[in-house]
Amino acid sequence: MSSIRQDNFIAIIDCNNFYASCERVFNPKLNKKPIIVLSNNDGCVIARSQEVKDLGIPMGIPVFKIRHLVEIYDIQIFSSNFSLYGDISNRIMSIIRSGNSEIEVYSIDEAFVTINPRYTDPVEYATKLRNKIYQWTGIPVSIGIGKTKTLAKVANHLSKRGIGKDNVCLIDSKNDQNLLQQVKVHDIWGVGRRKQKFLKINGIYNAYDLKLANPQWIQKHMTVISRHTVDELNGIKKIELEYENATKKSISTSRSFSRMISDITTIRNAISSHASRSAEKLRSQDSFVSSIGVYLCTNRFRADLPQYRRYINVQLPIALNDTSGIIDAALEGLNKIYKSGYEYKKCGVILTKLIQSNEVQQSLFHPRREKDEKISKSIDKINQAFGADTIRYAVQGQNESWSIKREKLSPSYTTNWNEFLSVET
DNA sequence: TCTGGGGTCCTAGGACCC
DNA sequence: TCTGGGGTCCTAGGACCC
Repeated sequence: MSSIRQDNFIAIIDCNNFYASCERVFNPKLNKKPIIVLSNNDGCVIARSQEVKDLGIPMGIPVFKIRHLVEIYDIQIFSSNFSLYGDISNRIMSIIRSGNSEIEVYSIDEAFVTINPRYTDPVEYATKLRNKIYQWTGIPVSIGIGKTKTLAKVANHLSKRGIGKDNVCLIDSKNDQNLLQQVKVHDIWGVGRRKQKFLKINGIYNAYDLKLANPQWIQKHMTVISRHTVDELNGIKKIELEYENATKKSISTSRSFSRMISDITTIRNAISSHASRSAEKLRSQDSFVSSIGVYLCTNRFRADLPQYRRYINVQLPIALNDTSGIIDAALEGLNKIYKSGYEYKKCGVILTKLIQSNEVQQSLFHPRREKDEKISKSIDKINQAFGADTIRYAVQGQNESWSIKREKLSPSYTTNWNEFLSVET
């Protein structure tokens, strides 16, 4: 069995320009027009349609730096609408899952599958899947296929450059030299800026060079992860698919403020809200937390202002999952790191050392907070039924002067009853 | 004026112990 | 003044991903 599996092909299905494509699905007037989608606070470009990529506008650039291009090319701008993107993503994942049980949802717009051997022609399987996803959702996808996740990712990269056919590209032992030589090391999954630099210094420029590199040498001078990359380029599986419903090992919630904030009262509101949201996420995967991190930082782009950033971990005597206990611990951390006299731009809460509820130990000195746990669960139910933050804690504050700007939001076509498309005749 | 958010994994180095 | 060495455990921070 395992020897058969070792030999199966892996595919990655990757949505093209996903957020921009989602905006187009319900607004066909946007077809062929340049589109960008912005981060929270309408700050940075986090998604671009092909037209925008062709203009050379990079990922992550702050929108104020490209105002002139927006004018000239009539670029359509959207605030990010994650409830819409999440809903379309779920539909696409269901389509993939219906034909293949071994699926890893890798991100909102990507999934790996182990191609079932009953599909004797992987390219044909992938082409049919791609067409089906487009017909059923309107989202175009590209599919890369290889013996390992890394090779599938490389093939996917090539498919977006028009190599292969119909946005499907397969790498196997017959064509890999030719294809890998066309891929720069920086375009390999797991090779970032720093590793790229090291590899180039050592004469390794493309994916084929890296395939031929000595794995022991790579591990000694880089990391074990990089060694796995070399093995995977050679068709040896080192990175397994992670199947559904893996519980998270850390949970974080953070936001930049829409303006600079100095007073601790407002920051306490923000930290309490992040702690509360983190606690909800924690309960939704049935976990408890035993260490709570809090951080606070000034605007690193404002060289003219004094800078300050700090992170602190608060160890809990007993694992918790109730909102009030988690807020209390987060505020305790905040008190230790807050310094007056700075203009703050961002803060956040990170829950680490998570354990599953059935592993929580009883303690004589710190009895479980069963009453608080029950209250939190009741609040979750109410908020799920009537909308987020229907019930919230007083310390989260009333006015959200610190919270985000979303001035270019598209309607929630699929998830909000009030915003369904209506057809006028 | 205006610069995202949420993850995973690895490693160097400190703390501590014998 | 001189001032071991090896092991484990933990954590902050970096690199990378989407």
